[in-house]
Amino acid sequence: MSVTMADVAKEAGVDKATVSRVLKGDPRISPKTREKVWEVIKRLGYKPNALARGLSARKSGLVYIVFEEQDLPQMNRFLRGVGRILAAMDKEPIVYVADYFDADFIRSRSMAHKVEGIIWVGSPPSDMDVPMVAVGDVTNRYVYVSPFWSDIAKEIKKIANGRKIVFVGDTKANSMLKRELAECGTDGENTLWICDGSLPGGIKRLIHPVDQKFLDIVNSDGEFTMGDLLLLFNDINYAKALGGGCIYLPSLEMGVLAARLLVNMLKNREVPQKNLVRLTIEF
Amino acid sequence: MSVTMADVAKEAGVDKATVSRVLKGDPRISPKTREKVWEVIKRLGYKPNALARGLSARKSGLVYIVFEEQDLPQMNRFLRGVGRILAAMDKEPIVYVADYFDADFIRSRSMAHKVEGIIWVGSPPSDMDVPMVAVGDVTNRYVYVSPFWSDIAKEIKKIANGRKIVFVGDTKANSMLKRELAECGTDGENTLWICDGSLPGGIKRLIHPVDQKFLDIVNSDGEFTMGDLLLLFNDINYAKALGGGCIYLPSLEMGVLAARLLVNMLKNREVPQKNLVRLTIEF
DNA sequence: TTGTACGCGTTATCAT
DNA sequence: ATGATAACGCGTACAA
Repeated sequence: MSVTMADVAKEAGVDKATVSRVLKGDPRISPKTREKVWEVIKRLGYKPNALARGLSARKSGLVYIVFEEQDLPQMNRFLRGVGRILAAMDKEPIVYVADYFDADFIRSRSMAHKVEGIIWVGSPPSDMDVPMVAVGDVTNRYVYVSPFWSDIAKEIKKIANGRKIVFVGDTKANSMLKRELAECGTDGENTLWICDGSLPGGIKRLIHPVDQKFLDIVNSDGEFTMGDLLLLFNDINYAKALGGGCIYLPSLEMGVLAARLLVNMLKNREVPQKNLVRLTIEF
Repeated sequence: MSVTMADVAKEAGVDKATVSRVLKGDPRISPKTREKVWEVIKRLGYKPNALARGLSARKSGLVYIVFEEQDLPQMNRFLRGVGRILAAMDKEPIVYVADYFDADFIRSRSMAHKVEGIIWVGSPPSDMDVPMVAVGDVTNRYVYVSPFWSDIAKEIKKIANGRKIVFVGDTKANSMLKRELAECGTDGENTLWICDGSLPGGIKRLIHPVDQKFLDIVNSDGEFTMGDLLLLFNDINYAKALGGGCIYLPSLEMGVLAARLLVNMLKNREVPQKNLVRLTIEF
């Protein structure tokens, strides 16, 4: 059995309540008592029991991070960002990844665990009543963090300068960019949209057997040539190998931002509902 | 305030203890009472408070998943695997990613949260006294899950058949494979080891301006030609683009295995200390 | 088969 | 400035 507050109190010759106050930094405790209590705490290696604390305070200190996307290559970065903030606030991130849960599962468990808030990467169900930050989608029900697609669309249009565009990304990136490119007047017909999930063979750069020119083949249902603008989503090595550009999602920053927003909501501070992050493009 | 066990008991006209027993499926409860209690539970939407339960049972239901690696592209898959098992066992995965914690941080928090076990992807400190499964490294202090490097090394040797090998992976994969290749008699001098973390420019496939032959340039400190065997770690698209092979780590399976081992340890079952998973190679 | 009563480790509300 | 005591919600030995 580990050291409890009662053990510390007895050893220090004070009441449990006093130990609790010392721990919270209550200013009404005499310096002498405070010092004594801290000494005992350290000597005994006492760690407050988070469960008991949660039960008493009606706060678990737990935050859910839900990943709905099947494949998010930048998950580590996002989690690093989230973790930095949460760790500083003494909150614990509980991570759920798509495919072994549904919305009801999350709802049920989050209630059982008295979760304080949820960061939901994807499209959260609209009837959750815990503090929620949605990441990736634009929604008017929750505070959200989303890439600034229209901004990058304009930049792409400028770079393409009339050339055919070949874009390889996930389902969401493709559809968002498609919409925004149309919005700023780029002909969708002139663009080839490829879902990297549907690329079992990948893109290969081959040399033509007859005229010795480069030929890029895309999974046998599309074809493009060296003159086209090839853009890949979030995969810099692959992009460089193919001589294309990389649209880069600032995942770590998004994690930091999402966690900050949530923490502020938990403190009952006002937070902006719309939060757009800038995408960058790199060749 | 949410519905508690006392609410259910009062509504059903029984004692809290009876509700508790119904919840655990205690066979000594009369079918009639059982039915009545379940009806009320559902009607009121009662969810047991996991904190109170944990406090009473001295079990939090929390498991830490620690990722020490700075960049693990297969993290989603691993977590999916872990999650499948843990969810079925009513355990919650708390995820920590390197760079905002150290071993003491983990130790301290895990004590506070009465964590039941830890899955540590990397090299866990040797003095943790919670049930632990180490993933990736071979260690004799803990139960571990690790890739079967020597196996794949033999396969690579056979495929290379004397050719020069160029291997692009992370620090650990490189060093493990290097050792195993040496073990089975392949000349290390003849292999080029590249860390993908140190590949800001990536690998590009260029055509030589004079003789029109392919030339692959690696980050300006190494060079290889089409005759070499190019192998990439865990990056199938990139590998296909470069015409190389991909050494594939079965991340999801490793997650499942690690979680299974941990769960069995928590049930005080005997588990094997060494657990090797097979790597595959794909062109 | 079911109820009573206490313990789990904190925090919060009164007292003193 | 500090102590005593009552919650917090659940599990469980002990009674009945």
